[in-house]
Amino acid sequence: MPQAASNPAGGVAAASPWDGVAERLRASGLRWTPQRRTLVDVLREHEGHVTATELIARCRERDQTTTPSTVYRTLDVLEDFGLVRHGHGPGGREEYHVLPDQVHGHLYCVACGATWEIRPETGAAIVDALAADLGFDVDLSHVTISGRCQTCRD
Amino acid sequence: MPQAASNPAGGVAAASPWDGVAERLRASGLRWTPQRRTLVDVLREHEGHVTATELIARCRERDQTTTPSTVYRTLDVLEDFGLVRHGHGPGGREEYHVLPDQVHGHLYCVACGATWEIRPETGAAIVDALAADLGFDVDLSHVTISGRCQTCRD
DNA sequence: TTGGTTGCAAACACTTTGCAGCTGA
DNA sequence: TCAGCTGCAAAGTGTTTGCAACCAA
Repeated sequence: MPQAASNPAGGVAAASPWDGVAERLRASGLRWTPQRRTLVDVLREHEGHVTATELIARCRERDQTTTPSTVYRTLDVLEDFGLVRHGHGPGGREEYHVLPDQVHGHLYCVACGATWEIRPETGAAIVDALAADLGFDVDLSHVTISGRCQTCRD
Repeated sequence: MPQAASNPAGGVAAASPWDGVAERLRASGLRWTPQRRTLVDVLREHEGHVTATELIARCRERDQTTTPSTVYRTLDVLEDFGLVRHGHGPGGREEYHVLPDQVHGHLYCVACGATWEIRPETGAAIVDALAADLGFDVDLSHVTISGRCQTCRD
């Protein structure tokens, strides 16, 4: 998986994994369509985690004609390219999120519904703990842990 | 479902959480029916984690007449009594499991599909790590972490 | 031109709900 | 008896698939 080389200095510091998606698709004999552009636009804004259903809704905001099947199929393609990954969200629904430079898991508060990213160091602690437990090699990107956030636990 | 589970004994002993289910149900004005007995029998054998779908299938093995709605409704009741909890399995499906004395999460190997319980000490480490991170109060019983087991990671 | 894509609709799998009749206590 | 329970069937979700038309390269 080739990383994007550099990024316009502007606001975003890290290189976006989305740089050159169109070219990469074409290089594999795939096509760059308006529908895919819409989805990618939505995804790069989210930079976090979204359910497929939510993605469909967001795409529809931009393009009324968006259909679920296209979104699901495009997500499949993007996952093949390592641009998104799907995990299993708190609602038991498929949840997609941008594959960031730093793979991380998520925390979901059952009380207020908010979501946070698990910090790298904390994620590492979890990975270590489970490696020590059963020699398990955790895929942090698939992890969503539920519970209560600091505000809601009171 | 208005009732909350109140444990008359006040303390949880090491005995099977299923002991006296019938009585506890009746004590709350609920009924002990053949259908519920079937489901409880299946559950106490499983002692781990099962999807609702699998439970329905297992119940059907014992009683051809089992219907999904009854199983789901009974699971709701049992959850109110703290006898099972539902989490979110690797397939994105609702997953129920017997509430053991020691609440624990699960590990799921994406390569071989096997599932393990996270040991209490390891679970505690995870809880601690996340408490330190964002003051997050993890509900371990809802956690299923995927990755590769020791055998499959090679 | 041509094969990857799309949109539609129908199929799917799982779960929930309304309701009339049944049954445990 | 009578409130709780069951089975059925139908509705609801969210996701997948078949297929003819469409369009990026």
